[in-house]
Amino acid sequence: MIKTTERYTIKELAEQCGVTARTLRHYEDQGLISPERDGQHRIYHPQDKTRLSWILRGKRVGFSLSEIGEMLDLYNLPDGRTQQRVTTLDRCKARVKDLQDQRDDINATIDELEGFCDLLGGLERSADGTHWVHRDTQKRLKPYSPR
Amino acid sequence: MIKTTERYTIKELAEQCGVTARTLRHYEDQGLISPERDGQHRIYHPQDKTRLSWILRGKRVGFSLSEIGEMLDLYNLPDGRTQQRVTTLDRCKARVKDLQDQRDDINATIDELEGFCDLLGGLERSADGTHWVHRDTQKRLKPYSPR
DNA sequence: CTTGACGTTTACGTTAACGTAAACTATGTA
DNA sequence: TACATAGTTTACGTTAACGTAAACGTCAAG
Repeated sequence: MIKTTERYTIKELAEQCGVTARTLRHYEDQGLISPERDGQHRIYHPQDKTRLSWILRGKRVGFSLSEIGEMLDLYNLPDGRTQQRVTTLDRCKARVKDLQDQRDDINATIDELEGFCDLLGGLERSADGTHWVHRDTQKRLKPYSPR
Repeated sequence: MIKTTERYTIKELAEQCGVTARTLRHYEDQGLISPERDGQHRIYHPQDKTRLSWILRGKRVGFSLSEIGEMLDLYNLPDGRTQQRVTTLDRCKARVKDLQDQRDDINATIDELEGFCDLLGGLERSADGTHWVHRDTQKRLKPYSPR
């Protein structure tokens, strides 16, 4: 068993994770991370880094900081009654469903963009050279026309 | 061939698409949609609705309005040289790659949340009743501890 | 010993994406 | 005719997620 004694300053962790120190302080203000302190100075450990990675991924998939905070709180199981555990489970499942919906959206968008890419690949200039037409069908593109 | 003569007022389209009229006006300010006018009044057609749906899906997957605007512009092929078409194609492909990355993030998040759901399902109170332990392993949860 | 490089807190500034309210017009209904 | 309903423009307000600057402490190097 390896006793990891790794420690990071705020700058180090920030740089390693591609954010600014200001961002880390902000996340701390919001209660998302709470690093150890050496006097005034913050000291970050690997578990803080792990947590931060989770936060950043949450951001990438579109959650707000407060939503991420709630999700992280889910892991801090309330030491109370089963009911609360069920609530936690439900909220967790709801999150999963949201993400699945979002994944569907993403897939649809990818399909559409890829379809457009294919279209672009099959385009050529029209005979009179005034516009683009499809290589095979010679059909002209019909763009959305602002009024 | 069916000649669709469907028309919507701003309220109608807004309601049908789950947004406010203000939002539609805002999108118009940003140049994302440009409905027909009947004097002062806006009149929306099915193609506007299609376009709006695309915009809203773009939002759901995390694009900003200006990014969405750029993507929509991709469809308005510049009537110029092939070079621009290549640029368009490249930018389009880059978008697709971003979305694929994001999908990976989403999948990872789903996995993690589902794993936690499973864990929650397998939990029970410890013998002394002071905390939660796993049903099989009797291992206690180790939450992130703020300092 | 002072100059940096790094840390701290406090606090105001910024941007995006609308919300909200004011002030006005046109139209249909009681 | 009066009032409600739906539309319009203009413009200021709001929230989230930081950016940025001020003012200060601290420690090693020159």
